[in-house]
Formats: sequence, C-alpha cells, structure tokens
Amino acid sequence: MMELTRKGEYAIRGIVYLATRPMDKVCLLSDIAAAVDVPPTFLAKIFQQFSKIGLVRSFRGTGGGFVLGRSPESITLLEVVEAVEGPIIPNRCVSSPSNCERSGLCNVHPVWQRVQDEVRGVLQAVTLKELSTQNKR
Amino acid sequence: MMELTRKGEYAIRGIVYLATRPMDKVCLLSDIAAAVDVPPTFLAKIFQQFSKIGLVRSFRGTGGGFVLGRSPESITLLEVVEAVEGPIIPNRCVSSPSNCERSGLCNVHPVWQRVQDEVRGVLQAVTLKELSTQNKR
DNA sequence: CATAAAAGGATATAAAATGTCTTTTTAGGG
DNA sequence: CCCTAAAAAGACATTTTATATCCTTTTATG
Repeated sequence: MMELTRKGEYAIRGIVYLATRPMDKVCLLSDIAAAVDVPPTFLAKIFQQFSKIGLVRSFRGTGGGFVLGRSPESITLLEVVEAVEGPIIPNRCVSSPSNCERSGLCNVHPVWQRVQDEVRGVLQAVTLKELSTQNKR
Repeated sequence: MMELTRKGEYAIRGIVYLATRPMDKVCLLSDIAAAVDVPPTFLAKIFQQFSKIGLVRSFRGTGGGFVLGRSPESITLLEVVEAVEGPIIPNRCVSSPSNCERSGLCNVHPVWQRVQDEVRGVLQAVTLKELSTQNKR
C-alpha cells in the first residue's frame, strides 16, 4: 500500500535531473532519459504532463527540448508527484464527502484525513532545489 | 497514489465491527459481512489473514465464528492495515537499502522515509477502541 | 522543403486488485 | 459414528491499473 509507481519514480528522477542543469540550457528528452535510466518513450509521456501544467517548458523542432518551467526552489516534490500520480488520496472517502456514505458515523474518516495532511505536508516541504543539490555531509 | 485498496477498506470495516461486539460473543463471518456490506468470500480471506497473526480468533464448526484476538484498545489501525496490505512502503527504496542503488547520492530517499514514519505514526496512534465507539458529539 | 524534436493517440503486455468456487478440515450434536 | 455447520485452503476468473511501445502529427529551424 501507499507505494509510489514507476511513473512517479521516473517523474522525480527526470525533473530532478533537469533541475541540476542550468536553466538556460535546453535538454533533449533522450539525454534526460539516458541520464536517469528511464525508457525514453515513457519519460516523454511524463514530461508532456509536466509541460501542460508548466512545471517544464518544451521546445519543438531542431534545438528543441525541455527546461524547467519555474525556479527549482519554487517547485515542490508534492507538485511533481501529484502532476503524474494525481492527488494524494489515502482513502476514497477523503476525496469527497459524498464518497463516504458513512462519513457521518465513520470514525476512520478523520484518520485518513490526517494521513493525507501529513503526507502532503512532508512532500510540500521539499523543493527541487534541495533535491538537486548535493548537500549530504 | 497512496490509496487504500478495497481489501484494506473491508478489513477495517470488518474488524471495527467485530470490536463493537462483546468479546465473548462469537460472530459468524456471514453476519459480519452482511453488517458491513462486504462480499462474504472476500471477507473470509481477510479474516484468515487476521487469524494467522492473532488479530482475531476463529472457531470452526457449529457455533463457530470469530472473536477479537486481543482487546480493542491494544489493536492499532496500523496493525490492521499492514495485516492485509503489507508494510507501508511509500517507495521501494525505503524497504531495503539495497533496493536503492542510488541511496548514497539520492536526496529523495530521506523524504520517503519521513513519509513512511508519519503515516505509520498516525495509524499507530489509533486503536480499535476509538474506532468502534461512537464518540462524535 | 528537409530534418529535428516534442505532442498525441492507439495499442500491447504484465501485474495487481477483486472476487468466486470447490474442496478440505475441524468441531458439535444427535 | 454420522450429519451438519462453519472456517481454512487452494484454484480459478474477471477487471482494472501499471508499464510501456509504436506510429502519426504538429511545430520549429536551417
């Protein structure tokens, strides 16, 4: 349970790599894919999703590729994960009240709400800046 | 991402219901299933898992059924969820260091560790006692 | 207009989730 | 000792989700 999919894992790898590159340098998808060891066609889909919401900017044609859409310190891990995995929903009943017929009498409901809040909190506190700079030791 | 499966949802419903019953009263699986609106055959599998680790006790034959294996206040939501969903692993790399080839250089690793800790913390803090007593207003 | 590269759409395969069915084991009661 | 009740165990079926791949289209550059 609670497991990040490959897609999410690849998404993070890809955009973190992009964050390590100078923002004025356009990167080929194929180069990114090779660098982070992800199937290029799969990463393409992921970056298309990023592009739609502005996490990255794309350029077509010769000399095209991708750059980060915003500064690394302004992009949170939460945004990245939710961009490809959808919203973080530990239980259906948390997504909308109507989904939880028993919401009135259900004591479990607030627990999942708390789980959701905690997870989002942790992921929101981390930015691409921190993830892309080697700050261990 | 991060979504509890039906199995987990059913597991909680079933055992919470059992916790509302007097501990000396043996409950039929079919009755529990009907009460919490879960396919009986599916719930059977779930309760078999519970039984193996002692969360519930089972009795076969005439007059058989299930009772809670321990007191409601000693069983946490975490135990229930992990009993049927397996350990809470937000990312493969958290389960064992060897799974994360990049663990040395990977800044994301500690974040998933934190997510895991937070989620486990929330679920561990909740017992069947609290879940089975109507304490809202 | 030829080429490079991303975007979009359709399709394929594998794995996991969600059940169901049948048979076996265990226990109780007459 | 049989008959019945109930859980345990195992095999199977279906649906959904994950994990890609391939082909065509659009867009930009030289």
